[in-house]
Amino acid sequence: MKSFYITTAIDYVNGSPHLGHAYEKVLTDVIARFRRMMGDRVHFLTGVDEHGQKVQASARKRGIAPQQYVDEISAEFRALLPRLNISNDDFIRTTEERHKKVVREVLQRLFAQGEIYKAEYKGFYSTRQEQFLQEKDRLPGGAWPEIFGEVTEITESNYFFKLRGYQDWLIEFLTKHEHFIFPSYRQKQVLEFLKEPLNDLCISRPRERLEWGIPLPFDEGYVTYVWFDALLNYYSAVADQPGVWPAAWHVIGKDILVPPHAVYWPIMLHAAGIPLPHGIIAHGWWLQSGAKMSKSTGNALNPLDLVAEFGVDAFRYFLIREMNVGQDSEFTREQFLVRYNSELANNLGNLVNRTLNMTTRFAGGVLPSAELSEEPEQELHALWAKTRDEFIPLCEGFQFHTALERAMQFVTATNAYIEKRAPWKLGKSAEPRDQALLRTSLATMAEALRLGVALIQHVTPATTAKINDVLGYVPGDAWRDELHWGQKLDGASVAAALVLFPRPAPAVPPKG
RNA sequence: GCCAGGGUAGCUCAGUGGUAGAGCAGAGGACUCAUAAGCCUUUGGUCGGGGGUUCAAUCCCCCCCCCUGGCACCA
Repeated sequence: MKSFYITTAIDYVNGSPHLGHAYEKVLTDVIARFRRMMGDRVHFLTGVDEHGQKVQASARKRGIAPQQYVDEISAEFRALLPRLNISNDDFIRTTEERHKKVVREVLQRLFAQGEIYKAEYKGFYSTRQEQFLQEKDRLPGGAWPEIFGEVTEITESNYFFKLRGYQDWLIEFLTKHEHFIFPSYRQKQVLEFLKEPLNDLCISRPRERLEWGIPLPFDEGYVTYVWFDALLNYYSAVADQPGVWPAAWHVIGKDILVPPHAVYWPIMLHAAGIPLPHGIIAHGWWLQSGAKMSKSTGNALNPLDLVAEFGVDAFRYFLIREMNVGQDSEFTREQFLVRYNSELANNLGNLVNRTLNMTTRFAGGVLPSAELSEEPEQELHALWAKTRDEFIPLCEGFQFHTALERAMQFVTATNAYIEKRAPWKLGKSAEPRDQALLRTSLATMAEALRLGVALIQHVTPATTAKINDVLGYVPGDAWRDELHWGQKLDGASVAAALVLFPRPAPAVPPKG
């Protein structure tokens, strides 16, 4: 059984979860569920990043201990997962002992190998912002912006990781592994970035300046800062589980690809003698251009509210159907409703309901066997074979939006098949041939429905389960065996009706 | 400025060196099992602008314009 380890980025607990967090969880979950369907042994990790300056400051502002603060915010992030039906196997917090232990081990190893050294860092420091400033922070005239308050040039000792020495190695690695980063144009971007010389990476902060972090094992006067803490979660969570690492894929936002995940992370692992992960998937962002406007009129859209309003599967379906992984997409309620109404309610939901209704009305609620296979049946069978054969490679290549489009086309074709056979007419005829056609058409539409929703079950797991249930069907364990057109539903007792994805009440006319 | 992605029907996008495609929206029609759903037909584009290569370019090359994102020690 193939091992497949997949992670989301860990969320920084300095605010509440929003659409971006939700999307990354859903996308990763869809990949995880798909790989499970394909028979892989999947391990799915998500979690939170709980150290750092901002957390320390936020806790202080509220007059509570950092640990109490992160306990509260982390709970919020964790609560998001069941709401989105996320099937993660583990949830890591960087304040956990298992994580700190591995971080310290890796740091110690690198220090012993001479990959980490101490040096003085001289720079302009803002006391108010508690950070060093960069030249680019300066105003055109050379002065520092007001928000930084008093800025003084200070010298500070810190520990540095020898990033620079691995630049050529990384270029060679990326050149050899063309598909390390998805989409591929992101990989080009990384190589572009690597044309400029790298500097060594500052990985520490003196404790008097930052208390809330993991102490360096070789100098307790410092804590490690950001990268060795946050990135190592992917490894620390499974370090004691043989067979998981390194079959790893990291799902991240495009904003943290370069340099952290595409440069620091591979080099850190390589230097520490840890095998590299299989790949990185960098997704784009949901844009809400209209959000500001609607906010001013008091109609701000919190996308997560759509989960409560339309159900988790509709939300998941929209995110995956609408977004081409890697690119950006606009999130609007209008677009959501278009997908919801036309694809989920009218096309799929209505197919479910009419199938149940006709089976109840014309066959006493028990699915008959298909007896004939004429042109309409053969056409649908052929389309199914084509759809299934295209669907899987599309998902393997993270082209879920196209895969869903194909699945929806098959549902449309099933609706068209029903029109062609018109069971409601056949039901009025006592001719034996018409009765045979009636039984055939009922069996065919139900089987097509079963197959169609089996295909999309990684995106809409609850819906697929519900439809199987009303079809009186219990699927087997092996997903791929479910994808053969057959007679699995013969004799099944179906429910009388089910309105999935009910259409929302007509929208109140928008403001004049 | 540099790099990347993109500019194709009202909207969202696919696409190929050789008569321009899909979905949604719009229009018309036949039907009634169904969530006033579904099905069939259909209007609609000088494929950002200019030049070049070619028998032939939306697709290749060059220039220009516009949009988006990135340009490190910041999560």
